[in-house]
Amino acid sequence: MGVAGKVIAILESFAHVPGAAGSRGLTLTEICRRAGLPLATGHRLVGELTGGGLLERAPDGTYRVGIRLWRIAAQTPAAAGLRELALPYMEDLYEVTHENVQLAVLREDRALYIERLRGPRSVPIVTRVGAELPLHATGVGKVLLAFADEVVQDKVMGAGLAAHTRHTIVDPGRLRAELAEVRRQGYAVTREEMTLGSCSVAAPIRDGRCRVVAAISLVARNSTADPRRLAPAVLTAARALSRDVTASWARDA
Amino acid sequence: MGVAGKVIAILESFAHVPGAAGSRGLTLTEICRRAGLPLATGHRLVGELTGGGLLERAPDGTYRVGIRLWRIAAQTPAAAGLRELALPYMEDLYEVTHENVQLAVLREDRALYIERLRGPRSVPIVTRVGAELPLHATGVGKVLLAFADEVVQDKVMGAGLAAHTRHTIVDPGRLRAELAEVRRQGYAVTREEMTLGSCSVAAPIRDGRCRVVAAISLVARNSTADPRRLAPAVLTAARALSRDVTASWARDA
DNA sequence: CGCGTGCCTTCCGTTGAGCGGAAGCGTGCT
DNA sequence: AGCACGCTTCCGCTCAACGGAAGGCACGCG
Repeated sequence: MGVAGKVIAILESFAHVPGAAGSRGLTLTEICRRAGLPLATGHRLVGELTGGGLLERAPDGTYRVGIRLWRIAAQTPAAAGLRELALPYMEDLYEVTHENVQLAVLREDRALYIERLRGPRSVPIVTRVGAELPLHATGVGKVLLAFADEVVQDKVMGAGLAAHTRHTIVDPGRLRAELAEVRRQGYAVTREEMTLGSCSVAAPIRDGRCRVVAAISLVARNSTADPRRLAPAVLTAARALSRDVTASWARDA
Repeated sequence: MGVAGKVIAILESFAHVPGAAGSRGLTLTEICRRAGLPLATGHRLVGELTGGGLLERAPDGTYRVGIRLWRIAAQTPAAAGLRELALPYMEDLYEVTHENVQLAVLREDRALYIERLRGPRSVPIVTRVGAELPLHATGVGKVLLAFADEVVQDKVMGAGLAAHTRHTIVDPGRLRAELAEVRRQGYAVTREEMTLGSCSVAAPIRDGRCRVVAAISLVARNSTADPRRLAPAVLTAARALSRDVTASWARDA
């Protein structure tokens, strides 16, 4: 493994930092443990990355991702482009419902969240921008999975369906039936399958060739919300956004 | 310059990619030009970064920032933490006004935009998330500059005030008077100083020690909006967010 | 106080990873 | 065909990278 690979490993060590928006940094020892590097090597490279601004060191000695890396990454077309298109529609949904609004894309066998809007009174949810959650237990995940090709579906079923709550669907047969229902009715519903107390409704975002490229969802309090009442709003926003995606990506091609 | 430094230079070459949300990638030749690297060296390292997922190569052969880098950077506390806190307040402002809502922080002598909400009917604005704009010509910039220490102020004045439109304040004396007015009234106004057709109102976000740590603004159509009517809403959101910032950062300390 | 633990920080002889000029390839244009 | 552009590959040379070991610092405990 060369230096570039080691730099990548170091940066990747920050990809899964627990805590509210990564507010807790990582010690040099922890970075090296995660990246699989000897301490002296890690110290050397982390020092360079810090000197270059990609990492920053807090007063408590821990390292965090630096603002310069964030600036670079803000130019990611994969995230920023779709986010840019989706934001007004998400704002509409938020304004109408005041529930959490989320946007996710399929990445390998996980749902990658690329945007999230929430208000002060919204039900607390576990997702953070940049987080990846299981496909089988989340609204957006079910949508992405339902319209994914069979390789992905087989992979998810074959890997075992982890129970996140007692309501999580863990039987592959039952999940397949659920996915068929998603395809039939055009949206997905989850009820406390990912987080107790939360339910969600999600709908697919399509491109000009009707491929599902993302999913948008509302996440609400299970005790007060009726997913079926939220579905029309989600579907409406999804359709409008799909038209925008189609137009925008046709312009880009 | 070692490998890590070269990797940093390569990543930095993506920091200023023109076009809507960086949708246009960079050729290997352009990357090497920007990073100051020989083609073969650049090719080698870009290949590794692409193999590691930090960069991605589009079908047209150009390179873009990859989703994995975006995921890592989404954990940046500098951006994500404040953004997370500010988002509900920005949503409130958007909901009330349906104008562009922006959040920026002072970075050296520029305003760095860390979040932006806009709707379909909002006036088109030039800022992108991750972009840096001049302090003297933007609402958030004036706020950040008004409350910055004198070193920053002197630096900005000394560097010359570029005219972005015919309304831009380019006279240091006049800008200093304007900044004094910002401090006196607690918010800043711009009228077509950055972009013809747009005006903005911005207010400071403060931490528990009353230091200004960010600025929040509305950007509206100059022909239809009255900045002074927008000011109370911006100030109200800024005050509420400041309280939240104070509480959250005290909890973190 | 001494000791142990955790988390660094520094050092430096060795060597193989990194280097990049040059040659070659592919594409598009005139 | 020739040219320009943007790569892509090759390979002998060399110095940047390596990382175990030693040492430093802060903290907690007996």
